[in-house]
Amino acid sequence: MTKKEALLKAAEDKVRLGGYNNFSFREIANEVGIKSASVHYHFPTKADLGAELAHQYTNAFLSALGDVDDIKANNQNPIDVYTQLFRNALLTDNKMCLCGLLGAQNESLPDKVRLEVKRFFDLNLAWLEQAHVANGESEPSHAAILTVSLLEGAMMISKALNDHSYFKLATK
Amino acid sequence: MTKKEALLKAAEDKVRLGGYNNFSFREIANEVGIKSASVHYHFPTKADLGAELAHQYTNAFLSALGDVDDIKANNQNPIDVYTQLFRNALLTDNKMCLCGLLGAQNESLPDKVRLEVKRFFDLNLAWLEQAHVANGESEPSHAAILTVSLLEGAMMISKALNDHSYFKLATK
DNA sequence: TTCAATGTATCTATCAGTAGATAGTTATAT
DNA sequence: ATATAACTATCTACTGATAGATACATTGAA
Repeated sequence: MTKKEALLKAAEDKVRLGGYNNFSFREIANEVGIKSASVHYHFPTKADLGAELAHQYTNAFLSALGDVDDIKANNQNPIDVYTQLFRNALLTDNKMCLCGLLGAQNESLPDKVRLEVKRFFDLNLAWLEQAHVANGESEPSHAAILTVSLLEGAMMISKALNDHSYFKLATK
Repeated sequence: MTKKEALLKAAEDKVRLGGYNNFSFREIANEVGIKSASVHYHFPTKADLGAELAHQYTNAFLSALGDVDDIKANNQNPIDVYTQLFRNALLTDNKMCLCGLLGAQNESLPDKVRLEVKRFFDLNLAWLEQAHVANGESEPSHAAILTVSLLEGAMMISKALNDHSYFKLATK
């Protein structure tokens, strides 16, 4: 893992626990073993780091989701696959969805970060809509909103109560 | 409105837009017209302010909800009343639910704030469970979790996309 | 093949601004 | 007189950011 990748990972952990202001250049630099000034070499500003973080998070998420048609061809329900990915994000990492937390604090974010958060949800809704179409739902775009809302909300409440059984109950 | 009330209001606006770190004693003092040091007279520490803020927010929320039995006696659906209160919080104030945002960044909060956020959701789930019982639902506690998850999630996504029509769609 | 030029990744040192917090003082109102 | 609610002044710690230096690797031309 390059230093740049390590910086993004360190920042991701902190943001997913406490939001955009929950990490500083000094903190992540210390964790990685360089000086805070050197972080600016990789990311000119904090907003640049935040935007790249959200962008890569989105890409990794969609890549993990895979293709709706492939899932169907495999006799799986894409909505179950989607739910499972959220479940892993919470249960394995014990952390919020990066873009969920950032989205909630949208108005305090730098523009370029806000844009990447929007991209996350636009792409998620598009994927879910396609999934609901493939499932033969009558109102796929409506169903897509319900799906992602329920998952993000259940995640938030599980974190707030520090009890993952709420997420499990909401998604069973 | 006393200075103390004004300080809480100023802090609430900022927290609901960007989370716990999105306000400083200096900022809210300026808005209210006193010095930042004087804020410590009303709230010894920032954590005290945050905890009192969440506590009063919870009380106001529950008070606005009213009594489940009264709502039923009035031939209204308590779940509709609950949904409407969330809708107003988003559409009228154009802001997130205070405890939703704080809950998402739970792990980075001072203990006493975390406790108040937990209280918000515990009381909300209890109210919703009672409401679903009154509606004759077979699994009231399960339904309560689904209800609050969907609303918090829809709120979060509407903020992330800066488009309230997502919330409307999710709650129609 | 050598050597100058360039690029990469880091460093030290420093800056102005802001954070929450404290001590001690003052004005006002009961 | 006492309690309330503000003040001034100051502290330490931390914020993101910048300038300028260093070491090292890569590259391209004479």
